[in-house]
Amino acid sequence: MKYNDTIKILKEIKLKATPQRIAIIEFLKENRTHPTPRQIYDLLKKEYPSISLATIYNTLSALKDEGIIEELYLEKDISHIECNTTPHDHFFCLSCKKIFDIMEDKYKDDIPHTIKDFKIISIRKEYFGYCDECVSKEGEN
Amino acid sequence: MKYNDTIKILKEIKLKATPQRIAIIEFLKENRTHPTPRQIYDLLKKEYPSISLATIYNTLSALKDEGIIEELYLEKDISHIECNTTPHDHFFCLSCKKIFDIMEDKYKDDIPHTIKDFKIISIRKEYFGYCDECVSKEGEN
DNA sequence: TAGTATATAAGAATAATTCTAACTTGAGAA
DNA sequence: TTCTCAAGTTAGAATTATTCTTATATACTA
Repeated sequence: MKYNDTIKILKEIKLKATPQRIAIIEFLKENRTHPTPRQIYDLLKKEYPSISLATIYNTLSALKDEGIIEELYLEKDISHIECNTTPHDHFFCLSCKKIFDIMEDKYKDDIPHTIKDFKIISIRKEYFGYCDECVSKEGEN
Repeated sequence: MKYNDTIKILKEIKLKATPQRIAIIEFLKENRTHPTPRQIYDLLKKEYPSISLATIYNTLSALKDEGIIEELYLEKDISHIECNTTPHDHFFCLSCKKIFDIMEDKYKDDIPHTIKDFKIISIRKEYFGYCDECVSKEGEN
């Protein structure tokens, strides 16, 4: 049966396996490009013309609560979905606005668990700059 | 004369030294708490009842373009103003939502200028967790 | 001090996200 | 398999942050 593992995921977190939710999860599996909720909506609309933005937001919110996805805030007013929850960094191109996953383990061993008396749950490292394509396009930015 | 240095800043970036702009800059000098535009507006309204949110946004945008302030996106839909442009990290408390500046120089010498063929302009490191006050309040979060 | 380019204020416009309420459906029980 | 209903979906309204528009006001140069 198709989508078996997706249905399993939904069962595990006690959500009904509706076609919309299955489509969203399948979409995220195939699209590791940090899509925005609106992008997910626009693309799924082709397959499910009646799908609602509220459903996209509801499902993403549930998946986020379960730690299955994360949300990145790199630009004002825009949230990007991160489906790869293994720890890694991000590079955000200031020109083309693309987000790249950076798998550097240079600092991995060095992650502190506290700073002062603060309890650290997670760490994010974000590089801002220009990706190779934009650098070679413009020469200098 | 009061506000002399603030006026100097405005002159340098070729902006008219209006009372509103002076008030915003003075406010930011005294409030290193990463305020939101709305918070700045609400507080300045007491002194300048007619001040407009658009003026806040316009001024912040100009100051940002000049590199005098920065903008942080740590929460969905909320931007915080960072007035301290010397490089440092941030700790965001998931409970009280406060932002703390973290001046760690552990990794300072190690900042790369490129990754692959990407050109790095700036780096941000953000810690998410629970601050000392919230940890001691709740015991466990 | 006058002239003018620039800035401000108020409110409309935009866009992301959340809420609401009525209808629909997945999935367990019979 | 069918029934039942809690949970989910949809459309559109509401909310909120931000930007835009335009008429009015003002800082600053000459």
